[in-house]
Amino acid sequence: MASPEPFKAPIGTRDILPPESGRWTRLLAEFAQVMHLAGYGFIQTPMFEDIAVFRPVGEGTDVVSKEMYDFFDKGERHLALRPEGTASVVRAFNQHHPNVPWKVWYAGPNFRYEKPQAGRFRQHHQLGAECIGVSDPDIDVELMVLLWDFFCTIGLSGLRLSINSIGDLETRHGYYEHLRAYLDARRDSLDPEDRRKIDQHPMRVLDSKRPDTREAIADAPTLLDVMSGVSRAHFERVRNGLAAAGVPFEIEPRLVRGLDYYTHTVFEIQSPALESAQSAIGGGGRYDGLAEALGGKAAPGTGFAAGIERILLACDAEGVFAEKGVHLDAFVVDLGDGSAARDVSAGLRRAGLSVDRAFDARSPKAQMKAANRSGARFALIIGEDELAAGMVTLKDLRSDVQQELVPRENLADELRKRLS
RNA sequence: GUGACCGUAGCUCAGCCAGGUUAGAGCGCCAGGUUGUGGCCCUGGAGGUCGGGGGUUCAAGUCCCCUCGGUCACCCCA
Repeated sequence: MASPEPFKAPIGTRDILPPESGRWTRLLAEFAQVMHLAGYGFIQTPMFEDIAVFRPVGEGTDVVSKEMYDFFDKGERHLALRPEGTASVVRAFNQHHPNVPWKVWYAGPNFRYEKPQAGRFRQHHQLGAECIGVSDPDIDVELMVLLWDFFCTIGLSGLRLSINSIGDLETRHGYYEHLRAYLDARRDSLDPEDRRKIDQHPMRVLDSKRPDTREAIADAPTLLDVMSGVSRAHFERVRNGLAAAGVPFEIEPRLVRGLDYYTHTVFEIQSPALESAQSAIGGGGRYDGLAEALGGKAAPGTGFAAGIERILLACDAEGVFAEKGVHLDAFVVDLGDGSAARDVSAGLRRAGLSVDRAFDARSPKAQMKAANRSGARFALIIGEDELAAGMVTLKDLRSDVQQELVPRENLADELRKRLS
């Protein structure tokens, strides 16, 4: 043994193997289709960035302050594995100056140094989409509808869409003073952890799940009460749009979200089917100040991200989007030295059929077992007799139909005939 | 980072609480029954440093400590 202990995947990461991985590729394909129909192009950004790219996510947020995987490279550059997708996309927007509206979708891993638990990993994967350069509230609606429809496409139901508006910066500053005064007056009854948030980001106190805090702030003023006319109109247009699309939603005045760059619309989709504490399978919002915060020209933006692991967990809980067995058209059983299997499988693949075969000249019985296990529709048996006659024995593995001899040269056509 | 529970074959687990001959089962895998035929059945086989290290003991999978890993919860988030 080369090493006394076999290596394991690092804590909080996991291997996604077949057949489970088949769901991932199907999920990605479905998502790509949904986004394609709405004019979004695929974008891939690096998995690591200059750490400063993620600063606007929020110095006071856990994602930035304690969960970042950061490191110095050999050139002393301070880099970080991306903890979320939006900042990178906006950085790319600033760098390349594409025409607006710039509509892109992405899929890939994010990294957060957290303690793993149900639906939470150190490397997790998200699907997401962003539209940069559009202030129109209709784009907020478009994105929410797309995400909602995507979830419906894969079979999820009973989801809950919560929306809120956290207003523009002016509105929020005014509200912060108001809210701080309210919270200060109740400081003593708040949980110590929450007390610390009052100065940094008072709205996040509203989001607290701690019982003490919840009780103390039951009648806290909401931002919706003091919102500016512009914000109010934006939010109203969003609500009307969702209603027109037939997407059910609820207004959740306490919904804040953990990232600092949001303005106006924020939303979250939860799956009540998930028993675990992490029921949010997707979320997003508008981030009108982010491009500028990253050193670019001011540009409005909206987007969402959804966690693949959690989506799949929700699918399991609802019993939808199940794993599919591998599909093969045929499996070649070669009773000789394997040359026939080699040549026939290569030929059929070139003809567009999915074909596998056995190796190592195993016994007929073993090869038939392998054929059965492969999930192939037909076994193609080639022994001495077939070889001499230029034929192939074709056996339907999914029914008890009598096996038959077909000419080797017409094999692809004969198979296709029986597969259709 | 804090807390709780759990690590025995590829997988799911029994054995631990009352330490004591070669550590078991089901499924999976391999081979044979069927000298060229899968799925059902029968028979046999391979596969385990009982997560790792230390301690107690004549003796540790079993008791104690540490450590690593897993699971779940808090915080926070997808």
